[in-house]
Amino acid sequence: MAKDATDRPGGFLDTYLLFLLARASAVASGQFHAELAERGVPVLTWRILAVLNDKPATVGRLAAATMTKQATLSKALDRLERDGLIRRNRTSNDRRQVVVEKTGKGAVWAIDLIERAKRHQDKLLSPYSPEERDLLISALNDLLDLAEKSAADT
Amino acid sequence: MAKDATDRPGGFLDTYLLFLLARASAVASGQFHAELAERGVPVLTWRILAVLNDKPATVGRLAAATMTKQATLSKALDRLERDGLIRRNRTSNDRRQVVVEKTGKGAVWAIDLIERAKRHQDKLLSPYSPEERDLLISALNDLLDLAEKSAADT
DNA sequence: AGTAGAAATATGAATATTCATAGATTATTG
DNA sequence: CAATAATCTATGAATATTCATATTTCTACT
Repeated sequence: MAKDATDRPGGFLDTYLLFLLARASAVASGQFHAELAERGVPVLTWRILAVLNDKPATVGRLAAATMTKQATLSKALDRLERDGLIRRNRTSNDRRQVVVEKTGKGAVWAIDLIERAKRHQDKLLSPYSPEERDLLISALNDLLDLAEKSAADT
Repeated sequence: MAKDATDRPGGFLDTYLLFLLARASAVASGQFHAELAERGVPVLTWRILAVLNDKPATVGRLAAATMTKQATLSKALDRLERDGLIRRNRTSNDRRQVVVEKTGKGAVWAIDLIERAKRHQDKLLSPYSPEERDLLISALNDLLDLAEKSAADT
């Protein structure tokens, strides 16, 4: 049987998709996260506001959308609530759920940060043609679908 | 000026690459991280062992390779050292540096975990053809290069 | 050589995250 | 319909991460 790259010492990581994905994500986000840090905005705060800018969401859905555990998110929401960026309401049909929405101040922050995120992304992707961008985005969306399906039938 | 997807309410996140990347990474890794959790292996421990399985590395390089801050890594190394998985040595030319290497026990763990990671990746990517896999991997590598260059001239 | 500044790692104190679980509500089942 | 199981969020205690900085060693300059 022929050796492939993963058999070479050191070859594993070079062909291991999950590491590559994590590194790509970390490196690509790095500059923007630094920009956030300069303004004293934690990454999780940014993510929460970005999601809520679309529309309100329950705590559970916010946790999934922001890729954090529910307990972590609950405590992050305490902080954002204290800072007047979000509001919690028990206004769902299902009274176990808590619906989270941005305040006016939260909306101002969200819009500002989204603008910055767009500018960062444009700069980052400027070497790509529009076709290449679409290709990358659809490749990632495919992978995401795949992983979600794979997770579903576990 | 024509509206594009980012102008629709809720359209931003769907076209925002960094979110997509982070989500793809989180979802794709999710199952494997759950497998690690069952065995009581923290993700950072897995990453450290995966990197060290190739060859020893300084603390600084390990921090970069595992995508963690240096202080975080230092303390993780304390734990792995206590558990007999790694060893620290002051054996570089540069005596400020600390070189980290896996112990025998660390190697056993690394080999086992790498096997599992490979199996998980094979399962995850099984719907893809080899060509599609290569395409995905090279797309990500391109993006990584791009982001690293972009970070470099900041 | 001697000194100022840069770089690598470790560490204490402040914060944030995680795990386990409680409390409240809703869904299911016999 | 009562009882039981499942779901949603919050919370206390245990852990882990982060920030700022101290310490040691190296580099560059005069």
